[in-house]
This record gives sequence, C-alpha cells and structure tokens, in this order.
Amino acid sequence: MRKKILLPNGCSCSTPSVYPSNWKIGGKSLLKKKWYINYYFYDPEFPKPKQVVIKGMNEYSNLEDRRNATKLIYEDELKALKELGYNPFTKRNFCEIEKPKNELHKDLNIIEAFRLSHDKLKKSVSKDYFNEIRIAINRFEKGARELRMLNIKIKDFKRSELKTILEYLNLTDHYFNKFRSYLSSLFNELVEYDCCEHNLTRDIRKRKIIKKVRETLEIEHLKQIAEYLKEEQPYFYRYMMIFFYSGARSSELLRIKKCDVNIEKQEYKVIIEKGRQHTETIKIILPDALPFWIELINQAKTNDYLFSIKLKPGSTTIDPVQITRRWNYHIKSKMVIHNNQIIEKSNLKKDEKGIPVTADFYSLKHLFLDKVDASSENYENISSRLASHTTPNITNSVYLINKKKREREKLKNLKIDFLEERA
DNA sequence: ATTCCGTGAACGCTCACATG
DNA sequence: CATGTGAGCGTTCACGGAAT
Repeated sequence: MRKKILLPNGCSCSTPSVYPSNWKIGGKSLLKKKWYINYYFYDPEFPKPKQVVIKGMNEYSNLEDRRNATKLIYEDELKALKELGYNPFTKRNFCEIEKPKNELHKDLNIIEAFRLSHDKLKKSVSKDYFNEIRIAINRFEKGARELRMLNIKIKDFKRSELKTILEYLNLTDHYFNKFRSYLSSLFNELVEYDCCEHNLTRDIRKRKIIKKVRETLEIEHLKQIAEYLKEEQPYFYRYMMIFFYSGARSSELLRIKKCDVNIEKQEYKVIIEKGRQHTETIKIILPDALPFWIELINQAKTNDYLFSIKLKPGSTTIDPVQITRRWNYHIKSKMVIHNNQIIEKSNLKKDEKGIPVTADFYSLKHLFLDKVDASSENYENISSRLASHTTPNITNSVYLINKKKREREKLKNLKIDFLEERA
C-alpha cells in the first residue's frame, strides 16, 4: 500500500502513481501508451474519495520530453495539494480562499469577539467614539485577565459574568454607565452576527448619577480676565472673543479655513462631523465679533486654518484640547480672585490668599450664552440658534431653510453689551 | 529653562432621536 | 410628551518631545 499524504484542512491523498510504472526507465515502446498520473483524494466532508487522473504529458512524443513533463506535472500537483490546499472536489485552493478569519462567530472568546465587533463599528462611528470603545475593551480585557475569565466564549457569556467583570473594574458611576453603553454598541453587533442571543448590557442596571453644577465666573471677573488676556495673550483673547460670540464648539472653530468665511455676509461655514455624514452648516458672525474675524482674515492665506498653532492662522489644525490647556496655564494656574479683583498669583502679598479660579473655559460659554438670551428678549432661544443644531428633516425643507435664513439675518444685527467698556 | 504641542487614558456633559 | 439611549464632543492628568 502506498503511503497516504496528509494535506491542509483535514484532507489527504494517496501517493500519486504514474502509469506506466516503469515510466522513468522504460524504452521507446512506452510512447505507444497513454500515460497518466493517478491518485485518490480524501476529504472528510465527502463520503467517497475522488479519483484524480492527469494526462497532460501525452502531447510530448519525445521520450525525454514526456518524462520531464510527467515529472513537472507530478511535482506541480503535489505542490498544489500541499501548499495551496488544492481540493479536487471543489476545484479551489483552500489556502487561498479568503478565510473568515475576521468574521464574528460564536466560538470566539469574549475579547476577540469584542475586538472584531469594535472593528465593524469603524465605518459608522466617530474617530473619538471608536477610540473610546477601544480603550474600554482594553480595560475590560485587563479585568477579565485578572479574574481568569479570558477564555469564556462569547456564546456562553453570562450576564452574571459580565457583571462580575464590570464590578471588578471599580469604575465610577458615570464611567460605569458609559462603559455599559460602549459594550452595548458591541453587543448590538454581536447579536446581529448570532454570537449571542441578547444584548447582555440591557440587563445590567444603570447607576444613578448625581449631576454636578459647573463652576463659573462672575461676569465682572470674566471682564477682568478678558482685559488681562488682551494685554498678555492677544491671540488667545481673540480666540476667546470669537468663541464666545459664536456659540460654536472649539472643535468646529479650529477646523475653519479662511475660504470658509464670508465677511461681507457675516457668515462662515463649518462642517459638523456626525457619523458618516459630514454636514455643512452656515453660522453667522455677530457684529461684536466682526473685528476679530476681519483681523484674522487679513492675516491668513487662502488655504490657512484661522486658528492654527498659537491660535494664529496657519496651515495645520490643532487639537481642541489646546484651548483648555491655555486656559489652565494662563488663567487657572496663574490668576486668583483677591478683593473681588482678578490678579496674578505672584502679585499677592505674603499673607494674602486669593480665591483660585476654578471655572473651566467651556463653562464660560454657557455663561455667555445665558447673557445672549437675556439681552435679546425678542429672540427667544438665540443661543441654540447660534449653535445651529440642525436635524436632517429641517435641512430638507425649503420653507425651513428660508426661515433659518431670516433668523440668521436678524442675528447679524444683534448687539450684545458683553465685555464692552461703557464710557 | 520655559512654553507649546501630541497622545493615551479616564472621566463628564448634553443634544437628538427612539421609545413607550 | 417624558424618559432612556447613543453618539459626539468636552475636560483632566500624565508623559514626553520639539521649539524657542
């Protein structure tokens, strides 16, 4: 009996034989015969073996050529069987078939399943959110590892086990809930791919959160800070004024290019990135902010971002986090309130203690928006209009577009006595 | 030496929808 | 119409490198 040869994917074959058997040494009379290579292929998925016969060598009528051809065919066939996983039943090379390696299936362990599921979200969620989920999975994996729960298969994963891991992670209430929602996104995918029956997170209670009030500043103090920044950090001051008067997010402002701004119309456009759709939105420039915009535009080249490095026009974008850092660096860590005045910490006398400035930059936006609403009795909810949150339904309606246009025209004339020195 | 910027991680807030 | 949920975007902190 010839030896069986083991092949990829649990298949095997008999050692191919060549007819005539004395093909290597026989004389010219062999040329009268029809040569062939013969072997049997075994695939556990098929009940009977398949007999394979190859005859390509017979087109050579010279004995040497036929021998060589046979040898080549023989070697090629073996190579195809062993290395490419050629399967005579399916006529495909098993090893070259796109493996469902990246596919979700219920036998994956929980972390593998989470990671694959996470990968599927890439197309539909923001970069940030995608990243946050990745971070959450990392942390989850760490917990599961420490609890020796890494090897649980996704199909066997139990609510109680999920709960155990989550509890073990010692998350704050808020982050616990966030975590829960990250995992929920993952489970939604997993359920769709039949990896599990339910979205297990749904059965885990959310934790109660106590809302904190954001610290803010007195308007008077903010004015003083603005004065200070005007002298010491004019670019930051300029940004701050535009930010406050715009009602926009830093992430939006930092993406604006010179060509997005139309000074004559008092308008600029921003791109709001939500999911896959990036929506362009027109926002207006309030009269009080106009000088700052003009200054920026004059300093910028056409393709410049208005707020690049150092918050000056330039060719690169910067991370919105820079705004917070500036605020921390220049205000929070340097300035204190003393005798109801904002002063530099270093100017305090020895035994004097100031009240630290704790308000964060963003909280001041709310302060300002309140002010906007208050100073514009006629236009209720101006601030949300400034922020211009749109929904798809609204943008689709011509009537509403015109209405929005009219509203914008009104805003263009709105004056607010914010941070204005009065004579 | 000081200032600024980038990145990863953790955590916080809130709008816009879906849901009931 | 109130409430829950998903998603986007915000801050804080630590570390480290580049520019000035």
